[in-house]
Amino acid sequence: MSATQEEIRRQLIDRIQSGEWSLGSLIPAEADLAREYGCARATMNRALQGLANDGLVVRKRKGGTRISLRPVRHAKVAIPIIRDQVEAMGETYSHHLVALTSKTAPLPIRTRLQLTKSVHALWVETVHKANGQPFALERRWLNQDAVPEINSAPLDDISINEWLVQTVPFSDGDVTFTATKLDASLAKTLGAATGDASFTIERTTWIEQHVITTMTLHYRPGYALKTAL
Amino acid sequence: MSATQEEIRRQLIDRIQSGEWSLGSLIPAEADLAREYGCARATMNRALQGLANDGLVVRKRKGGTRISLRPVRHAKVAIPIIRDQVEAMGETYSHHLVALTSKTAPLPIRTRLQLTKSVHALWVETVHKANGQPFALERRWLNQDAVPEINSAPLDDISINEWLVQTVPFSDGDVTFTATKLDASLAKTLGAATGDASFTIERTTWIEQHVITTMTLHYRPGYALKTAL
DNA sequence: TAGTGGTCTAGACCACTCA
DNA sequence: GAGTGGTCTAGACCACTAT
Repeated sequence: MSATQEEIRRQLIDRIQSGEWSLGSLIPAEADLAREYGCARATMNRALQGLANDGLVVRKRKGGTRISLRPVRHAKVAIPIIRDQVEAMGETYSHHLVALTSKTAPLPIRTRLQLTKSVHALWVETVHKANGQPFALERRWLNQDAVPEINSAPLDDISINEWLVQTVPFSDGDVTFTATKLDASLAKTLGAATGDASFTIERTTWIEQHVITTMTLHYRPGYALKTAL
Repeated sequence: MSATQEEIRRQLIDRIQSGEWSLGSLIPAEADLAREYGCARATMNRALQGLANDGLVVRKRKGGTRISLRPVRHAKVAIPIIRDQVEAMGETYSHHLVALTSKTAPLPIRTRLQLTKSVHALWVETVHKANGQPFALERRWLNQDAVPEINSAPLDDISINEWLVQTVPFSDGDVTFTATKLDASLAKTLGAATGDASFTIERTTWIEQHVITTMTLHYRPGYALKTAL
């Protein structure tokens, strides 16, 4: 008698993939399945919740559990610290602080940072390097009101990317992935050709409705973000 | 007395964000925390497993639970059917089958598809449109041995994208995101300018170690993939 | 070897929602 | 109203690993 939810889950997936349960069909109630597999209902519940979490089934109280009609798959993408990313490739990380000034932020940035009192924000531009070659360019606006400690941070020693992770970890945020055509200035900074395509991440970070920073990260041409389904 | 793991989880996150538990520090054993919060150990276990799943803490048997030293955030990216993606923008979906031929696959593709018997594979090129305008170009190699039903699929009516989701749902796969510089031919197909940057997804799909298909999806310039942290 | 998390059980009550 | 999933409890045993 198998009692592990992992094993049960695999068997349930088999029954779905084999077509025994077709798309959109209703499968037995978890109490019945628990009896069938000889496990406690809580165990079957964990197995089924796992499937629901992976998008394979849809569960509703009283409605029962159905095989997803349109299984939407999710890719879990890790957003690592850039130093770790470089070192994971077996290369040596370094970074170069290009700009660090407090200046007037353009209106859209002020809005995004929820700046009310001041129109100033901290502008930081950093080149991240792998084996001395440009790897990614980070351009960031930072809300100094939200993170006053920034003014005494040693940003020559530690990149602002790492500093933020250590200082305000566990923040919430949203992320946008795009492809950008490099203009002459960006291309030069990244050691690439003007017009090359750069994989780009935009990210805004907040902690309890308080926006901390918004940034754009341009990776050097050829960069690929890999993940599993 | 709060008894819900959701509430407990929020309180634990507060204690982390407030700095009461600093990065890398050990927090009490789940039995102790359960006593402190007046809940069963199973409940505290679910709360802590949730935090571990989000990368906020690291748990080890006997080693206890620690606040993550390098919290690696994960973005959960939905990989929808393109029809749904277009319709979610409030636009009308259509598609156009550009090519559909069985032909000799280049060696790297044969390797990726694990083709041994035959050197032939099905090549399918589809333009997905939103309100009649090109939205994305899908180029796909398909292992006919793995999915023989494809030969009788009505690919004029239904895009191969949708057909596969309905026929071999719940497959495993890997995904790569890149930025591509459009050549003249791609640009023309997408109604864009040569040299524009296209957000690109590469995806290989298999079911139980049996590779089914590998495809490249070029989105029109300006496309952005959004998600939450 | 002892302490920690991982997981299963059996039972209970609740929340939702379909008919 | 009744059937389903959601979740909590209390207890148990096990697996891993730091010491």
